[in-house]
Amino acid sequence: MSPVQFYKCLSDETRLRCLLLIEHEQELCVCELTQAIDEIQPKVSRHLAQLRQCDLLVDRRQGQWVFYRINPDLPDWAKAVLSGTLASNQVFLARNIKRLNKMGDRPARAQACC
Amino acid sequence: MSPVQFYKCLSDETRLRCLLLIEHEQELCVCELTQAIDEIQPKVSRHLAQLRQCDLLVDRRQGQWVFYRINPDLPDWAKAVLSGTLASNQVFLARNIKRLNKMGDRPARAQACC
DNA sequence: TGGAAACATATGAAAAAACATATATACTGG
DNA sequence: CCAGTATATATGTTTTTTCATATGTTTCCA
Repeated sequence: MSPVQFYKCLSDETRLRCLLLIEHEQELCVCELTQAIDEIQPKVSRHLAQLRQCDLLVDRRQGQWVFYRINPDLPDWAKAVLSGTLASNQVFLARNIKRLNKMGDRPARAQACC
Repeated sequence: MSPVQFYKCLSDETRLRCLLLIEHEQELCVCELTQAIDEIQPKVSRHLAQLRQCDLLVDRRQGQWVFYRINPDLPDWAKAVLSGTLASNQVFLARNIKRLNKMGDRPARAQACC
C-alpha cells in the first residue's frame, strides 16, 4: 500500500476516529461506531467501506452485526502509526470513548469461533 | 495540532515527498525540491507554504534561497510518524533522491549563522 | 411453518464542499 | 535588473455528504 493512500485514509475526521476507536477496542460494529462518533449510519458505513477497500480494516458478520477490526496484515510501519497516534491522542478520542461506554445494549461478541 | 490536520498534510503526494525528502536531507530549498520531485515551482511552493502554515515545516532565507526543515517543535508522535515512514518507504523516494543527487549547482548551506 | 415487523447494514444518485492545478503576476534581496 | 520564491485567480476534479431505498438477519406470533 502506498504511504499516500494510507495517509489519505487517516486524513478524514470520521475515518480517523473510527480507526482509532477500533484500535482501542479491538473490534467494533457499525452501530457502536455510529453511536460513539455521533454521526448518521450511512456516513459511517461509507467510510468503513472505504477503509475496508483500502485494506486498513477487515470485517466479519455475526448475525445481524458486522464487526470491523484492523487488518492484521497491515505493514508494521502502518500498525505503528496507528498505535502511536492512539497513544498520544487520548484527548481527541475521549468524548467518543465516553459515548461508547454509555451505550446500552451493546451486541455481545461471539468467540471468533469453533 | 490535531491528528486529522497532520494526516491531511501527509495525504498529498507532493507534500509527502517534500516532507520525507526534507526528513532525509535535514534541509532543502525550493529549487532542490522542485528538481527532486520534478514538478513546477509554483506547485511545490504552494504545498510548502501549506506545510509551513500547519507548522510541519519552518523556513529560513539565505540569500536568494529559502530553506525548509522539519519543525523541531513538532510533537514526538508526529516526528516518529515521519521518521518511521521514511525508514520503511525508501522505494517510494528512491527516484527523488537520485534526481536530487544528480542535480548540479546545488546551493551551499551557510552555517546556521553567527 | 410462514410471513410480517423490527433491526442492522449497504448502496445509488445527486448536491455541496473541498482540493489541486496552471497561468499569470507580484514580491524580495543582491 | 535578475534569480528565486510566493501568491491570486479561475478552472477542473475529487471527495464528502445526504436522502432514499435495498439487502440481509432475527424475532415473534398466527
